[in-house]
Amino acid sequence: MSGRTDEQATDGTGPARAPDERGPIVRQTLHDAVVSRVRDLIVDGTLASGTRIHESNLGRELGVSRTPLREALKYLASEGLIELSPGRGAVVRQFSAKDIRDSLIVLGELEGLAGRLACVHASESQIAEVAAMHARMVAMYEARDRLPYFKLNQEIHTAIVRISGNEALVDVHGIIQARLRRIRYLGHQGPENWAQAVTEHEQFVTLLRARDADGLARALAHHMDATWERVKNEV
Amino acid sequence: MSGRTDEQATDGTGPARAPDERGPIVRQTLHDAVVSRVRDLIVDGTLASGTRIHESNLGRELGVSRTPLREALKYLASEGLIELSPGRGAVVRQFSAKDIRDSLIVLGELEGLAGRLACVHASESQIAEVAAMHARMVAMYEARDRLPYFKLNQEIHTAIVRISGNEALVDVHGIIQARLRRIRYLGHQGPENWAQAVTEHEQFVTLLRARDADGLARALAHHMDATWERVKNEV
DNA sequence: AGCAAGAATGCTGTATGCAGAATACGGTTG
DNA sequence: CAACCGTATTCTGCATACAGCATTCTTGCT
Repeated sequence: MSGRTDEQATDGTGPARAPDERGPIVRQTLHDAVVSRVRDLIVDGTLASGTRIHESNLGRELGVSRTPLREALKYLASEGLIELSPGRGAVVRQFSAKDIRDSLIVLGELEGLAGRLACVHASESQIAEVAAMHARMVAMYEARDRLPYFKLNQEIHTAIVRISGNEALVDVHGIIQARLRRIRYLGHQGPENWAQAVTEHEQFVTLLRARDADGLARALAHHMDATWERVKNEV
Repeated sequence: MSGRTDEQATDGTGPARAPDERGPIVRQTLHDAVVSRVRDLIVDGTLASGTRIHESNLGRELGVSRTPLREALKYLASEGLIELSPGRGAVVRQFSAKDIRDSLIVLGELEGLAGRLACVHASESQIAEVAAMHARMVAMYEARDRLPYFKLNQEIHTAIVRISGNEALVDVHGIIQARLRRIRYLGHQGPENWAQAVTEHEQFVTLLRARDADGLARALAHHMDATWERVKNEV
């Protein structure tokens, strides 16, 4: 499957691509690059919610003409990150508290399904990989290194979904996750319940190792509820 | 929420828009119209899976220049209905049997969630509306009028999701449903288990009326399994 | 005859130009 | 002083133009 061939947006710190990107010479087209770039600008807050996007301005800023930029905006509009009003241009989507709550509910359901499937389909090496990612995440937590922690956190969720082997699930999960990335990014700014989130992640690894499908599904769904509790006061 | 503001694609018989389009003067932009039009062309098979889309040709055929057409293609690529290879243009996405299976699994999960939420949030009038749609659908079934039956069938599913009140759910459901529309359209061509599908829909109304959340969730999830059984030999 | 290299053609990717709508501003009037 | 209307400017929407790459056909060589 894979409707979205571009990488999932990065955290906005480094370049868009993973370092081990090799593959059969994928010529990144300009509008694809712009999609990633603008997505990052939205996630890191440079383009704040509700901001109107002036095509000429942003285009000049990115060193790109209006054409590929407009194409990128259409793509992002389909993802739901921006809204287009005919004749009035593009606006960075505003997510209400209810939008976020709704998204987390759906995400919980999707990851729950992913967890059940992953427990069935995961190879031992895949489980080990997730465990390794988790270990690195814990290290970042102990070093209080927020950005890498945040990235690894997201990657673990994505990995579990990928292990499910269901491409449609990967796709829609990616869409919702992209919409929430900005919010979760903010949610991890505060110090409060950071430890709790790490503990919950700890369980994922344990349950995946035990291939406890229902347990993992419950844990992932619960994680979304807990995430809501952590972020709901900030939106 | 609502990332996708355009209408869900039509059945491919008539023009994309309803004739009574009035509303608060929404100036339909050209690329939006093209999105709907091309989506319909894919669903009704005019643009078969694997077909390469020549921008100039299709543009001339639709009476549109390449610019809005290309913008529409980017949008549809994000939806996952077509694939873009840099330098090589757009191709109508081919869905493998596994893709369809995966999509139905996700759709079952999403509609299951929608059913649970709908049983809680539905107003009596909304339930009556679904029941009325179902009655019309049964009438079309008895008249063996396939196209309206097919449309109403889809609308009922969409209605239940909408009643859930979860906009994120509406969005992702819409994406998966759009991808499957072509397949389901084919699935209802054969006469075999048409009656069975109608019976399953009958249950939806009964369970929704009874506000049996878990029952409706199970019925909707099961409906997707059954749908797979009905279509799996045709893909 | 088969293969390879080069040329030619067609298509995509991007930039620019132009027309029409939306917004902002200033002047006028109640 | 406020509200409204007309004008000017800016921005979007679409079309067209141009450059570069991909593909195919042709031609020369083995």
